Amino acid sequence: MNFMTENQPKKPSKSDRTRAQILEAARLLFAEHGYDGASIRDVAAHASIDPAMVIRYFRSKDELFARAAVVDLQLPALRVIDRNTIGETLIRRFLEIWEGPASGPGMAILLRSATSNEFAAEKLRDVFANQVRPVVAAVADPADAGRRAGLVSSQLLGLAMCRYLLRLPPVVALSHDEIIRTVGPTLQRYAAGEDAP
Amino acid sequence: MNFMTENQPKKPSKSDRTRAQILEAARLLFAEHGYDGASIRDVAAHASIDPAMVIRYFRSKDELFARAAVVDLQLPALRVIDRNTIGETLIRRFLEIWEGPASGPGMAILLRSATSNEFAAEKLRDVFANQVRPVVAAVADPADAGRRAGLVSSQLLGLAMCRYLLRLPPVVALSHDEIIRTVGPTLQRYAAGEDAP
DNA sequence: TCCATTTGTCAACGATTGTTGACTTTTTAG
DNA sequence: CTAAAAAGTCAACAATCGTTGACAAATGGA
Repeated sequence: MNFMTENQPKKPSKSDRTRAQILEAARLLFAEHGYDGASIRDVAAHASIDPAMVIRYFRSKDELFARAAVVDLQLPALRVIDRNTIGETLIRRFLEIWEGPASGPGMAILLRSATSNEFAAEKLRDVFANQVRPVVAAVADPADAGRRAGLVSSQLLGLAMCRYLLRLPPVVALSHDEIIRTVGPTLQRYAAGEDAP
Repeated sequence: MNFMTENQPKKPSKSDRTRAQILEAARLLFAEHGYDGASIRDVAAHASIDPAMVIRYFRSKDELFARAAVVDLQLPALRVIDRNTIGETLIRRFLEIWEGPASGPGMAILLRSATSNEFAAEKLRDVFANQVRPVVAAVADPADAGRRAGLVSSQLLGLAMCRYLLRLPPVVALSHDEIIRTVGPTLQRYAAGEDAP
């Protein structure tokens, strides 16, 4: 009967609110301290609730993390992509995802834990294969779209690492314009450049 | 009196050997599973020794990690660097560091834990400031050497993440030549390109 | 050989972790 | 209003963690 509430979004029945509070606290703490660094007790404290409730609503820490680590990059539809500006398009969307007004901690959650948590790593590879790769495949020979998307991801994940997780001072100091002007051309060449593999 | 052994390297006195065994096991496990993922008991088991000995030789897990997380990139001397081939030089050295015959797990240790361990993050920023930045400063206007070195690091750390930690299949599949041919020019432009900041 | 130092073993400590079950309070429906 | 279901509280469990101290074995110099 709880299953119905998803199909009939009429009742935000009190439990849904605390459920959302837990998930929000979890996303925040997972993004900031990683899977191991954020304990269930920390999440519960941040949601002003008992640790047992976290397990009640989500069955385990793993499942809570799985629910928290949902990422939708909302990359442009394939038909709208211009082959000549794909680099700039990607880096602009990158900045929106990480710093835009509607930005969520989704990518930070994955990236923070991907180095020591196999589930997070697999989820990140999924994002690459199902969200980044198709976009690159729309502007390049699908035969080596994987390679090109891999190079694009290496630059974007590296930039995210340095700017948002590692917080390397000179990379933090970069303005949006600087980033677009320097990294954009790199992505353009990786995604749609004419050099042979 | 134990302090003397470092200045007088005469006696490989039995304890130095187990000390080295512990350190080697620690470097291996820290590189593979990160700071949290590798327990002192795991390290001890890998070194075929009692967990208490690990604490005896190194005073704590933190200190053991600090000893294990020593990185010397051995980048080319500043005088030998050619401004026109700095990109290729850097990417070639990168591949040697990670895959060469004399490659150690140093960078993997730092990168694996830098996202969730502040000490590792600080150590990685040190490597950037004291080893990468000077090299870039040798071929570019020292005024924005930090910015350029930051961009270089973003690409190199991202490549390392994708290829060695995350193991993104298309990035793992790249041959050395492909990497040099595609990433080299990027580094060249970041380190010594003529675009304005 | 004898003794002091080093090297190693063992068991246990306190803390933290994810997780569970019994219980109480609150909400909801008839 | 009343009874059932939901929501929340509390204490405790087993496991793992880093770390410690007491004790045994080995080593090496006199």
